[in-house]
Formats: sequence, C-alpha cells, structure tokens
Amino acid sequence: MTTNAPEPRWLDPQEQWAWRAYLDANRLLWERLDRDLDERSGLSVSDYEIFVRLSEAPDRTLRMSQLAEQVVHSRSRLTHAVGRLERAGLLVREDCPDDRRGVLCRLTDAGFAALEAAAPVHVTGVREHLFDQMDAEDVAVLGAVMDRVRTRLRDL
Amino acid sequence: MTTNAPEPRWLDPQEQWAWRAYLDANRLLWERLDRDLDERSGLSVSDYEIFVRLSEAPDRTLRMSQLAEQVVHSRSRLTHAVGRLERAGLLVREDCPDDRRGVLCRLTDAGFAALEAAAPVHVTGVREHLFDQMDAEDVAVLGAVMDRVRTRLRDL
DNA sequence: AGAGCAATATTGAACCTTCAATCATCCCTT
DNA sequence: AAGGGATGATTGAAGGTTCAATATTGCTCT
Repeated sequence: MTTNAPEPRWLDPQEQWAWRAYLDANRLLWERLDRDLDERSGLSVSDYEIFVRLSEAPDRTLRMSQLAEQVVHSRSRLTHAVGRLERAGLLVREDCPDDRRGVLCRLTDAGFAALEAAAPVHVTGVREHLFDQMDAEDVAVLGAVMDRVRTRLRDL
Repeated sequence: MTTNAPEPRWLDPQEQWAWRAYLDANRLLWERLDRDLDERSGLSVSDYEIFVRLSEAPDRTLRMSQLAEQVVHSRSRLTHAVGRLERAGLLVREDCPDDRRGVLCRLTDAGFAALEAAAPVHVTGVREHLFDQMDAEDVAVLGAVMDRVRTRLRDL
C-alpha cells in the first residue's frame, strides 16, 4: 500500500516567483488605488466600479443581480454596499416593473457627479502604477491570461 | 483661461479590457482559492501565506515587522491575525532578545502540520485555476510585470 | 546623560464582508 | 391551478480589516 494523498505538481521556482510577485503586486496596487481614491474623492474603488457599471447602463439603471454579476460581488455584499450608497444619496433603488422580486438600481445625478470627479484620479493611478509598467505586448498577454482565467472560473 | 484639471490619459479599449479581466479574475481566483482551502483545511489563504513565510525562516521564527513586510500586511492586520492563530495554538509569540520592542513569532508543530495538510490543496488550486491557463512565456511576462509593479510601489 | 524623534507592536472602535437563514415571487410540471 | 423547486434580494450576526491613538523601546545628537 502506498500513500493515499497523491503529491500535487508543486510550483517550479519560476512559477513560485511569478505567483508571489502577483500576490504582492495585487495587494500593493489595490491598497494604493483605494487609498488614493478615497482620500481625493471619498469613494472606494469598489464603489467606483459600481458607479461605472451603472453609468454605462441604459438609463443608468441595472437590476441588482446584473450589477452583482458585473462587478463580481456576492448578492449580499452588493445589497450592503448599495444600501450605504443609497443612504449617501448617490443612487436609488426602485421596484422592478417586469419582475416583482427584482430591484432596480439607478445612479442619481449626485452619483454621476461623484463618478466624474473620481474618474481622473482613478484612471491616473491605474495608468501610473500598472500600465506605465507594461508595453503593448505585456498588456495583450495579461489581458489574454486574465480573460481565460476569468471565463473558466465563471462557468465552473 | 482653460480648465484647471488636466484630462488624464484615459485607458484605450485594449487597456480597459485587460484591466477589467484582471480585476474580475483576481476576485474570482481569490474567492475560489480561499473557499476551497478553508473548506478542506480550515485555513484562509492569508493564514496560509503567514505559515509559509514562517516555515521558510530559520527556526520557523520571524519578527512581526519582517513577517508583515513579507506577507504585505499592515502591522495592525498582522497583529490581529497572529492573535487569532496564537489562540488556535498554531504559532506562539516570544520576546525578542535583541530588541525589547520586538516580538518574535514562531510556528508551532501544530502550525507546521496544518501547513503541510493545506499545501497540496492550495498548490493544486493555484495550478489548476491559474498556471494551467498559461504557457511558459505567459508566466515569464506575468512575473516580470508584477515584479516591476511590486518593486515600484514598494519604494514609492 | 538626556532630549527628541523614529520604530515596533498593540488596542479598540468603526467599518466592511461573509455566511446562513429568510421571505417573496416566478417558473415548471403535472 | 397547485405544488415544488429555483431565483431575487435582504437581514443580522459573526468575523476580518482599517484607522487613529497609545505605549514602549531604541537611536542620534549635542
């Protein structure tokens, strides 16, 4: 009888190095973007992403479930986040006409203004800290890899 | 007189696509790894990383500040996390002989056993969900980019 | 030596996320 | 049309993270 738990294929040194760089860069980048945006505009990056999706939707309105899907949040998390933003007057919730279970979420003018104020800060940060460190080829590779990972995990 | 706030260089469509893929893949990947590891070994990925660093250190011991640096956590966050793990008996804190301000953190045998149990689960997940989606060239590019981003943000 | 400043680590409160439970509505099947 | 399961959204509690304040010790300069 041999061991029951088969050894996994461990990461080779190159993979380990890449994985740690990825983890570290992630945390540092997110922390930096979040802090900067919050300081200069009072929004978190998570809030910002919610606003972006709403602002792109027809009538600046989306159902909670669609919004949750787009920003990759759990429903519960989105409910809490939207509750806070609604209290701040940046969006409103309305009954969904087609489906009585549904709730529509609409960006208010104040919310749109907040987004417009935040956008330059955020984009400048993303460019400076991430895209300025890459050439076009890097961007293509990163995008392709992440798109593959995302798609696969989504339909798992 | 012209506008005071200069327009930032916005992201072009390729960059925007890459950025969103990156954000989404990040969240999905982290969520998946965290949930799987927690279910099968009771550890979060954050805990796991702490254990990895301690296990690699001489005498399985590091100072809090060094550990915080290595896992890219704030000191406060690490204090709370280590407090929980100490209560669980997976590590212990000791006075630092050289520097009375310092605190040494040492992985216990129970902690090392927990790490050994968790490692195959974690590595399998990372491989399956991330590295199996990349070829060697992708790994090199991702590693190089993230290393650059990390280094730059660290000494900012 | 001692004053003043920097670094180490912790604390508690506020805040956010996660998780399981709940309620209402819709859809499918018979 | 009624039962039963799936879907949409929310709730509250538990747990984790962040932030500002604090205490302690070390370092430097005169």
